[in-house]
This record gives sequence, structure tokens and C-alpha cells, in this order.
Amino acid sequence: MASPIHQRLREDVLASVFAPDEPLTEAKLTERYGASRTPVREALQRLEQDGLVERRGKAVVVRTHSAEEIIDIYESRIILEQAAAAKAAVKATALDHQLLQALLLKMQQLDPSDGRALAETNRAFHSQLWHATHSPSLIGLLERLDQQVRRYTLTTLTYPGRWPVVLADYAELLAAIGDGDPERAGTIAARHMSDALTIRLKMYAEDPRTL
Amino acid sequence: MASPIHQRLREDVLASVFAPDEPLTEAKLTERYGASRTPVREALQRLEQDGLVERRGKAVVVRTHSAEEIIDIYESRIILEQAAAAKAAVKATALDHQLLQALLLKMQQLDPSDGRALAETNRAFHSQLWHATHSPSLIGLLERLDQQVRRYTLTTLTYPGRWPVVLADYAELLAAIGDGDPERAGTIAARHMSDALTIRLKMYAEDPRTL
DNA sequence: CGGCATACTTATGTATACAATCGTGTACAG
DNA sequence: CTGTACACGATTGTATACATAAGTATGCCG
Repeated sequence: MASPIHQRLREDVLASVFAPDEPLTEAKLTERYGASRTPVREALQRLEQDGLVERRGKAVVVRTHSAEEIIDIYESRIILEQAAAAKAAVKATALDHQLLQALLLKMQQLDPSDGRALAETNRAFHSQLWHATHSPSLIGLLERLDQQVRRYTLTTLTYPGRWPVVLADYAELLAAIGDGDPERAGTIAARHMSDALTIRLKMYAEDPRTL
Repeated sequence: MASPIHQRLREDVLASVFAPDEPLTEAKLTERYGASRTPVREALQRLEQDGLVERRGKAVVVRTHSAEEIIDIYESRIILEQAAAAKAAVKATALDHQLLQALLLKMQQLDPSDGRALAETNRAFHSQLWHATHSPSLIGLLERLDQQVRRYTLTTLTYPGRWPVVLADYAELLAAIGDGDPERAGTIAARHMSDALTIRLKMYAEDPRTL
């Protein structure tokens, strides 16, 4: 399914290699990745369907999201994360729980100033949680949403005082999942994501460029 | 975005023109739609990403879902429909509300035995409701889920006694949306979708082929 | 008679040539 | 000076030829 150039192009887009208004001409990408137009076109099409790029007139450009769009995506994600946490509380296996515990432990030992590591491990934790639902459709929907905003690397994790709260939330969440309490797990997850949105909005208010 | 052959192929897949095990070779589709392999390949790729077809070994075949997968998708949809109804109660404009009312009226005047018309109008109602949220992400997620199971035309709408309940549910839902009551709207939508799942499971228990 | 290796057929993956279209710049007219 | 029309250039859309790999049938060996 995933061709090598599709992956490379996606990573480059997510890493903001291309400017928001820079046209991703097939010729340019052809040269960059050393492949012919056919696989390049296929990769572009996939990214378009994933919502990572869009056609502007004839050209394809990296897709940007307005503050409203990001809020909208966030709100949908709150819904889905709540549902996922609740379902994980019911469906998670002992292995799922142990893997999540291991990730949490790892996060507790990270350097809180290393934003990159924080974001990376945090993503892994979420992904693991999604998989603990054993619900392919939920996983698919959440991955889709996540990917659309992944380019906005400015996470809320480095916001002053946020990281310890995140760790506490996760510990609490795992406890609820361990107890098989879907309602509590869902509530915690919803509050957690809702807080993240609040912080993001605060960050945006302080400096709109951080969007 | 949507090329003509992509649309045609999708419609054919949704209309079960191809057998579940029939390999959709590019040559065959090339001949069927009178285009060359390039656009055919692009269409196949899109349908694959939409979850309508899948690669089995080298060949591409229509994707089928097990009972478990359909239940899983349904459960995710319950979540999203509840969220959408709640959000519509907050965001719907007067025009949205009128359009929904008009659709409901149309449904009330339909012949309850015309399963095809029921399914079609019902889908239109849902779609209109989604759009009343004015949330692109929610709309996108719901459309995605819907498309994945649209091929299983056996809707619950023709189940004995179901249709009047559906109409009553929708009337109640519109009242809640008109009152701007997100909680009530969400509850009604969730119950409605949950009932649909229950009926579907009952139908499946009575005759597993109806899946 | 059965299993495995090998050659062949067929379908997909890739590259490239050709066609069509869109955007742009320029020139001319008002 | 501005607006419009036309022509040219660049880029994407389509078709096809070629390369590669997967699946299959056949024949030989155990």
C-alpha cells in the first residue's frame, strides 16, 4: 500500500519542508525523490485524500488550517478520544494495559524541556490507547484526525505547568481503564483533551502565529 | 478532484456490480469504462483509501466486512451521530432547520414499502443533519463511516414497525434541535442509532445472509 | 502418485511520450 | 492608464510502452 515515496513526501509535508504557498509541482517532486511522475502523482493523490495537501486551482499546495478549522478538528477529537478511552476501559487486554503503563513510565522519566521527545512519546501513548479499544473504525478515525493537525507541531505539552498535569491525567486514566470503568475513563479523557484545547486557544491569544 | 471514472467505479462497487471475490483487474475496468489504465489506477487507489476495495495479494477486490466489523463501525457511528445531533442543536441555522423539516415531511409522505426511497431519503436526512453541525471534520468522519457500509443495502428501515418509530424519532430530534437543546438531541440520536443496531443484529440472527 | 522446482503467463509497477488545459504576460484598443 | 483579448508557456491529464514480480501450470524427480 504505502509506497516509499508516499511516505517520504508525507514526512516532508509534516516536517514543513514546503512553504504553505509553494506549488508542489510534479516535476519538482520527481527530481527530489528520483522517481517518475506516476508514483509522484499517486503520492500526491493520497496526501490530498488525507487532507495534507489540497488543489489550489491547478497546483497542489500544502494544506493550511485556519484557527476555526483547528478548533473544529479538536472538538471532534475530544468526542473520539472520550469514546476511545471509554471503550478501552472495556476492551483493553492485560497486554494493552502493560504497554500503556510502560509508556507512561517512559514519559515520567523524560526531560520536560525536550518538546520533541514529549510530543513523540505523547503521540505513542495516544496511539497505544486507541489500539487498546480494538476498534478498527475508531482507530482509523482518530488517526485521520490526528494526521490533519500533526503539522502544527506547537503542542500544548510545553506550556508552563502542563506536563505534570498531563502525566497525572494519564495515570488517572490508566487507573480507570484498569478498573474497567468506561465512564470515568471517558470523562478523564474528555477533560484532558478539552484542557488541551483551552491551552491552545490561550497560546493562540497570546501569539496568533503559534497556531 | 473526483474524476468521472472514479465516480462511476464507486457507484458500481456500491451497487454490488462486482462479486466479492472477483478481481478488479485494470484491464477489465479499462475496457468497461473506456479509459486508459492511468485514470483507472487512480480510481482504484481512491476507493482503496475509502475502504471500498482492498488488495488481496496482488489483485484488488471489493471489500467485504464481517459482522464484527459492521458492528464496530455502527458503534463508532452512534458516537458520532450523537455528537452531530448535539452540535446541530447548537449550530443549526433557521435554514438548516427548515430543510430538515422539509425532508421529514417528504419522508412522512413516502410509501413505507418502498425500501429504496426510504433508504435514499433517510440518507439525505442524515446528511442534512450532519451539515447542520457546520463542522467539516464531523461531516467528513461521518461520510467516511457511512460510505464503508453503504454497500450493505439491507437497511433496518423496512423492519416491521420500524418506519413509524424512525419518523417519530426524527420529529423529536428536530424539536430538540429547534429548542437548541444539545443534550436531548444527542440522547435521541444515540438511542435512534442504537435501536438501529439492535434491529440489525436481530435481522442478522434471523438470517445471517442479510448482513 | 505426490511434491517441488522451474518456466511461462498475466497483471501490476514505472517511465515517458503526447494531449489538453490553465494561468500568465503582453499587446492593443478604448 | 486600464481593461480585455489573444497567444504563449508551463503543468497537469491521459495513453502507452517497457520492466518487474506474482501467480500458475507443467514436468521431472523422489
